[in-house]
Amino acid sequence: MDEFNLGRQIAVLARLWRWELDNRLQPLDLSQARYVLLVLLSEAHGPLAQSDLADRAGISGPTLVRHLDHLQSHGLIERLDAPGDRRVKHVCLTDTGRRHCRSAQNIAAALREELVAPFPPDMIEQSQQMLQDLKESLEAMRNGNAPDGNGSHE
Amino acid sequence: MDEFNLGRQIAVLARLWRWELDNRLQPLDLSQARYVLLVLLSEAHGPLAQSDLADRAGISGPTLVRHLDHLQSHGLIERLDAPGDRRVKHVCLTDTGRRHCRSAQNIAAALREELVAPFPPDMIEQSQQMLQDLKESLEAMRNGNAPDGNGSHE
DNA sequence: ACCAATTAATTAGCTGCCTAACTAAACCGG
DNA sequence: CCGGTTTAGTTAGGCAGCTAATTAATTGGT
Repeated sequence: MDEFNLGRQIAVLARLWRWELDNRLQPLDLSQARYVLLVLLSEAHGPLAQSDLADRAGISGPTLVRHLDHLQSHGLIERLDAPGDRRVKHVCLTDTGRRHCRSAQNIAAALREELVAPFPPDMIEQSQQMLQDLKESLEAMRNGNAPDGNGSHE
Repeated sequence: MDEFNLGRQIAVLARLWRWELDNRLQPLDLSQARYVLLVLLSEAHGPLAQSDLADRAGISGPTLVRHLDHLQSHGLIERLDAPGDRRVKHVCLTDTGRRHCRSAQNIAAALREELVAPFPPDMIEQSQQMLQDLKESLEAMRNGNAPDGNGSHE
């Protein structure tokens, strides 16, 4: 086994997975990136501010804006002025958006099942836990944590 | 745990990892993407054709060309006409390229160690095996394998 | 020997991600 | 109340990946 890899392995896997899902979502005029946003919106019961949505999706504000522009122009979401704070816009699903979201979820779930079927559930769960922990370590690094040496000299 | 995730989890993790490594490689004027190419070249003892290198890196030809242009203009690699086939160009490291590669490998290895330290080695290995298998499933799909239903009616 | 199909590298142009810079609105301290 | 800082959304521009199309060279069939 590539004793050397991991980082690259994850990168390559992410690209392949995205490629396959993008392909399967194409008939719905969706991509993996836009599909995720629909799911997050449908899971949040009620509208979300854009900044909140970007946070949950783990993407930057500008990236979100482009996806929302697309989704809005295709009638899957709406941007509504939030009452009480004229800076924020609330994003919500239209009926079409909700329908497309459900279809896309089925497609994505089918792919996940296909891929994950060969592995015992506890192995999957263990690996997912590790991925989650890795993610949190990297987020900590990004927010300026030097794990070694002198922490916080102000 | 996100019983729903995996695909997204991997995508987010890949982005975070790349971001961190890119940051640490910045002083060397390298990125994760270009660093990988240097490593592959140094591991192949002798020059590689571009198509071969793209294959090993798991990226497309055009993506490779852009990285090579950059590396070449910074004096880290050379493109030499291959003897016997005037279509192919052989890519090889310069001395500077070899030096930068070694430094970058140390940086990448340090990051990997930091991240992987909290986990028992057999758990890491097991997860890597799973990632490898997932990758192979996706590659099989991409090459037209429909794993369910009626296989090969042609 | 020659024309067709393939292969290597490149160019052009798309998506998705990012940071930096900008605008408008809200918050906050004097 | 008024100016400085922060926050939400956007615009501009860069990197990394991709496919499609182009050009040059090789291979192969007749």
